[in-house]
Amino acid sequence: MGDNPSPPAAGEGKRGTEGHLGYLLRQAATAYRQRMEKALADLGVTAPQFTLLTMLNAYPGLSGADLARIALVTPQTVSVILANLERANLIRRTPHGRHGRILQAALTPAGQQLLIEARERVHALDPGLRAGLTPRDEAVVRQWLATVAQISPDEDFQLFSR
Amino acid sequence: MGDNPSPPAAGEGKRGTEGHLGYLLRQAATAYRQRMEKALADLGVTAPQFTLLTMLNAYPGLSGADLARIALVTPQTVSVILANLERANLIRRTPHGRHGRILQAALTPAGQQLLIEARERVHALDPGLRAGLTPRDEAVVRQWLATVAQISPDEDFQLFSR
DNA sequence: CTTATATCAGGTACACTGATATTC
DNA sequence: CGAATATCAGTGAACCTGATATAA
Repeated sequence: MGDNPSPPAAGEGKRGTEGHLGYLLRQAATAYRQRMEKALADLGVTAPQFTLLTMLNAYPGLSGADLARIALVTPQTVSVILANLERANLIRRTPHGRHGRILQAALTPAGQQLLIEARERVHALDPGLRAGLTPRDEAVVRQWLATVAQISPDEDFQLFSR
Repeated sequence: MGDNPSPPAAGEGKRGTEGHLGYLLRQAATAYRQRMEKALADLGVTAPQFTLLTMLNAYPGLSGADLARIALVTPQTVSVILANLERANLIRRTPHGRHGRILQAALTPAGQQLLIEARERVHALDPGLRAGLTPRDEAVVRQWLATVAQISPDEDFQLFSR
């Protein structure tokens, strides 16, 4: 090892509560995402795919552009993920009759079945997410996360560029 | 659009505080990461690269394996990122004399200079990270993030498999 | 013409598994 | 031999910018 003045370790002593807030957010999200990917791995579904499946289950008939807006990614990215999901027979896309080239996506029975199993596994991670969190504290955390997520990714730019 | 029963919008009405806690964490981290990538884009450095640079600045001489452990990624991934950083002349790696094939990484002057600028931009995002957060609430959030990050990614598995 | 949608093309960083060489 | 380190090879999902075709 690189014999250092107290190099930090993943799950050891120093809690790391003093670090940069954004850094802590990144670390927490990375750790949670990895636990999630691990839990979903043998179902053959990734975290982003699970996210889209969940959204489509809640709001069937959303278009790719719709999904891109609420998932905070580009339409191209959604297009790729949807293509993968369709290839795996988890969703179906049908033209929107009246409106242009809009493709409305919805879960197939196989997709619904898989979502049930996937959600079970993801929910099994919940206790670790509430470890030592009082209801009042949970409300604080929820409010903070929602606020951070709410800010538009390019809020600073859309006033100037374009 | 997919004319739906109240499809959610990115920055609209419903605050989204009721959703799944993990989902909120993902959304918040994604939004913050995108703001961060955007702020760092023209410096030619990515968020993971910035993370490693920050770690190396705090603990010069760490090896790739060290970094992998504290950054919660595989040694292979670290190897790729370090290779990119070295190619950009931001870090230098030197063999550890006494110990085996260990390569100790450290920032070059160019790397230190870039880290200063990068940190400035990232710190400029801080106010949005503390929006309406009392010192007490911030402590709650910090504690929660640290706890979530602390849990080993495969804690559930290492008892059974292998 | 303008806007929105979907997709193709190209590119890259990241992350994984698996295998290998090296060194203690 | 075993354990740790570093890296090569291959793969893949995800993400981006830019350009294009279509339709309201």
